[in-house]
Amino acid sequence: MGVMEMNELLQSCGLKCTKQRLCILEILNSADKPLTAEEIHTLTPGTALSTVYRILDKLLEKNIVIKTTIPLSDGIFYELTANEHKHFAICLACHKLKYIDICPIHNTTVSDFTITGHKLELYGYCRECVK
Amino acid sequence: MGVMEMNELLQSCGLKCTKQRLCILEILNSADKPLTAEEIHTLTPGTALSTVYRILDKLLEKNIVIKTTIPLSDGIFYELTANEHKHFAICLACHKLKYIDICPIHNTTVSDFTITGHKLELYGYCRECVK
DNA sequence: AAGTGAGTTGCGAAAAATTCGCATTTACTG
DNA sequence: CAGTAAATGCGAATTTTTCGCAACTCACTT
Repeated sequence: MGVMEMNELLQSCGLKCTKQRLCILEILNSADKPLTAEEIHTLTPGTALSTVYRILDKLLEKNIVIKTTIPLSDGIFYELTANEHKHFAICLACHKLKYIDICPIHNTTVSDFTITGHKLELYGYCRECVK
Repeated sequence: MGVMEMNELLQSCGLKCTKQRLCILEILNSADKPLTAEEIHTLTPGTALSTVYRILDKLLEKNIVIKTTIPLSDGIFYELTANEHKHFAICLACHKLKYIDICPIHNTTVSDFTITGHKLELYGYCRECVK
């Protein structure tokens, strides 16, 4: 996602396009894993922690980001809803995450429900820990 | 899950079988949705809040419970890992949860990874809100 | 380009959530 | 049923998140 698209995204939600918001979107966009509020704050120098929380709240409200926990990790994490489709497998022994490509949800349907997105986590043991 | 099974579960993990722990397992077992630490505390009269947190920590450590967030709801929730297979669909408009039976994960395999469990959430719109 | 106003931010303080220390109690072992 | 390690209660400390308010900035208008 480029700056232009972020700009449009914010405007289409009725949110002003500030440099703090662009910065946080940028960070979430380039992250290869969900981040905590504290981590995001560290990566946005000059931005107040309370502002980070307020921006995240707005983005949550607009369904642009999603809040999540990671099994066996502490804290609350945020990630772009758009990135959410990067599913992952979590090793119960070493606690490492492994991103996976597969998506078994393709043709899934649920009665009386229109599916627009989903989240999948697999638990188990990585090759190293199985030994 | 009956009291006997909970007893065995705790013992097999090397955890002492206290009435506080049984009470919390009981609560989680009969809950039809994930609960917050505060909710669990309210349902275990006479137990200190710090004890609730300590018990939940132990249960997390032993993979008996799982910590989770619920999209569009505030707070952190706990549920039995065993209950986790009750997948749900979340309406992005009215924020209601709908438990679903389907599980498209059946024969899924991932290279270099032994799958032992999973978690699936579907997002979208319920029949009411689609209108 | 300067003017305007709603929405945003920074800062510190307040509130809420979680963890910790320590004295006391409890569950399991022999 | 005595001994011991583990668990609990209580309150205080710490961490996380929210809030109030003055100052600032974006987007829109002349």
